Amino acid sequence: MTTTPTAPAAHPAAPAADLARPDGSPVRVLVVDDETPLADLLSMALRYEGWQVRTEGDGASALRAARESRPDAVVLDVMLPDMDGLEVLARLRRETPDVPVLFLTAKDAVEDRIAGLTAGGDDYVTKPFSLEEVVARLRGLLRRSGAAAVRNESLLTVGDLVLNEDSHEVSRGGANIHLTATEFELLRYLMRNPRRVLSKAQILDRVWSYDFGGQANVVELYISYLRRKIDVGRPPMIHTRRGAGYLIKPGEPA
Amino acid sequence: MTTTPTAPAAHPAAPAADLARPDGSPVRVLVVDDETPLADLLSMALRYEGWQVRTEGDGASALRAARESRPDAVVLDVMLPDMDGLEVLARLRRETPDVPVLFLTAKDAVEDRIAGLTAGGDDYVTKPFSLEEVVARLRGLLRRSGAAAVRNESLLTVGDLVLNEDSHEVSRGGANIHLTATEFELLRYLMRNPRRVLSKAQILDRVWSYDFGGQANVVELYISYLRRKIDVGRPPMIHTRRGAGYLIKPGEPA
DNA sequence: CCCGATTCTGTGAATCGTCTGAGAAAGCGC
DNA sequence: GCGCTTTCTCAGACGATTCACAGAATCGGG
Repeated sequence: MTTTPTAPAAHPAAPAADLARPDGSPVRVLVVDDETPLADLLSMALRYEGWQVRTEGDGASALRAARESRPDAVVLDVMLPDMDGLEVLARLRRETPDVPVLFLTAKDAVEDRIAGLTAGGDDYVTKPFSLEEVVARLRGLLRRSGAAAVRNESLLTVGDLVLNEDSHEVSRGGANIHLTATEFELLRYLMRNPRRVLSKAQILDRVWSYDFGGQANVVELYISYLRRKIDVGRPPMIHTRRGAGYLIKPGEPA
Repeated sequence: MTTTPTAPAAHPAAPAADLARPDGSPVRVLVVDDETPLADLLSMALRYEGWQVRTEGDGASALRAARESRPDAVVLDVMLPDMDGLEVLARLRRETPDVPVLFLTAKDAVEDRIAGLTAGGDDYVTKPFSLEEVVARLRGLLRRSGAAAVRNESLLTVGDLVLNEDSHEVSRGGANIHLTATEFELLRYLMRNPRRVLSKAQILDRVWSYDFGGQANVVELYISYLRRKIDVGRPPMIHTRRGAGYLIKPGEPA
């Protein structure tokens, strides 16, 4: 279906190509979802990471695609028109035993039986998700699968600010800082794009779920929260670019 | 609702490659089960441990596979379409005399027969099992068989908390702590992934049986039990990451 | 230096996630 | 078979989190 070659970079966040295959070629991701708009949204976000994305809309095509293109990771909607997630997974495993899978599932489906889905090294996110979350999870899977090179410890560092994606811990200058889930995702997004202005719209699109319908100034609000927690009484790292957005960079030691 | 394993978060167990063959090559496991979904589930979990897995669906193929690939351990369903467990075992022993075997058996299977099967140092688990349990038993077999090099003495340690996988003993700061079976498995899973956030869904998938159909808040409940036993009146080691999951790490000495 | 536009932040309310007690049911040892 | 243990459901309580709203503060262009 929507096959595409690499198409890294656009304007927003610059995807550090910190994950690549051992031979240096781009990571290949297969997205399987029958909701076209969603699949497009996803593939755009993943391409932006510098990954090569291919999307399919049903289980049968997905399996064919997996056989052909040998992806490094698969993003799989558990609700497909032709077969259910478990079946696709089982068959996928027969094709490509070690490929890590990120499942997309409705929030209330979780109860019934994601069982076994995450048994291996896999993971899942519930709809509606934020792109940040999907990308983060996918990076986690890729990192751990070893399909992709690089073992960066999942630590994000900007100046003396450190964010650990595994333990969800954040510290500045050694001092631990407690963040709520939303604050954490916002900071992670900023830190993945240091010294780069991110508009409120971009932030909203990335950090909040794709179906968020609220006021745009939640972003301002959360920036405010973050500043209180990480910039209080020190050289500030979060900066406002009036009319443009926000950016994070190491605080100049006054 | 109180049950949502929301924000699945982080990653599954870290596959410590702490078991390897003397030459450093990966451990090879043969899984023999005719229920394909179950075999897939198992192989996924075992691969995630860093082991090399091959699956077969009947006794004849299993024997052929054993002859060819000389596995370091075998996971064997005692109910196979073509021959029964005893027969497969006997013939297996003729091929590869020393390979340890982990039997999978229905709960109500006749006790004494199993007893006969496991006479030689083998082990078994009853269906439905939890992945943690299978992995743990298999590790035990591998360690004892000496096929794989031993590293860690089967002691898990996080701070002053020590868990002995062989004796099932747990102590904190030297004081012994009694845990029930479920509490033990949960703690073991946490301790095998220190400083890493594990979502309720992941925990459910790993620690509870694959056919568990209950409420996701059993996880909360058992976390609560564990805390009473290991975190009472000391720097807590089990931490909640709201909206993400739980993690264990050494308690800061206040 | 003034003014409108933009950003910041306090308040408060609704919602969400987690913890825990009580007790039913199932399991186990003797 | 009987009592004790363990597992698990249910539901209430509580605290944390998210977010809207609105007024205050700040900025930058003229």
